[in-house]
Amino acid sequence: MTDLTPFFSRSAVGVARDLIGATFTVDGVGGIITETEAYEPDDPASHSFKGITPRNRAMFGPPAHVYIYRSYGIHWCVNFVCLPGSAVLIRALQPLLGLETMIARRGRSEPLLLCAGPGRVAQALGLDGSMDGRPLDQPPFSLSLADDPVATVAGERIGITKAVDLPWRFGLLGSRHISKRFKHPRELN
DNA sequence: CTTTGGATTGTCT
DNA sequence: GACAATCCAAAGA
Repeated sequence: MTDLTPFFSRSAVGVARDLIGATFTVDGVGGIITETEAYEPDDPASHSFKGITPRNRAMFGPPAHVYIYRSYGIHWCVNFVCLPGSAVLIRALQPLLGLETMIARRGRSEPLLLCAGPGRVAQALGLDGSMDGRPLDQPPFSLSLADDPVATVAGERIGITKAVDLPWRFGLLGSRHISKRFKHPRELN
């Protein structure tokens, strides 16, 4: 794996777009990133908006590390940290490696639901708060960026109540391995 | 296929 | 005390 720090040392919007098509695994379990969302420091929807707190401190740490938080008291969600206060939420994968492990962890086998949604991604990959703040370019993580250009779409972010109009959600064009269909997909590239 | 409501708890005001 | 970057089952169309 190459040094990921340069790739992540920029605003989250560009990183979120460029992560589509990359392959992400944890202990060899994972797949192709099909959906992401960007969160920026001056973004009212971002956990970092009101400054550093015990929960979000990883978002202000070095780039190319993970920020993992608990959602709705039940689920875990995984982000990749970019410049301080910015991060990319990993919202969905196309399962590729370690399918049996993912099925066992999820307790369900429907291929299209294994990793379609941020909570499902964390559950399938076995991630929780104990991994918060750890470096992405070291085991158990592996991240390989796409070799070739990837057809990508953008749209509004999901599940937030602030800054709802920003088109900072990105997806793999035509993929069904996403959490929800893009209402008005805007094609990029 | 789409919509709705409940679960559940850490975090911040 | 209110709310949350969600998921799931159940009910409706």
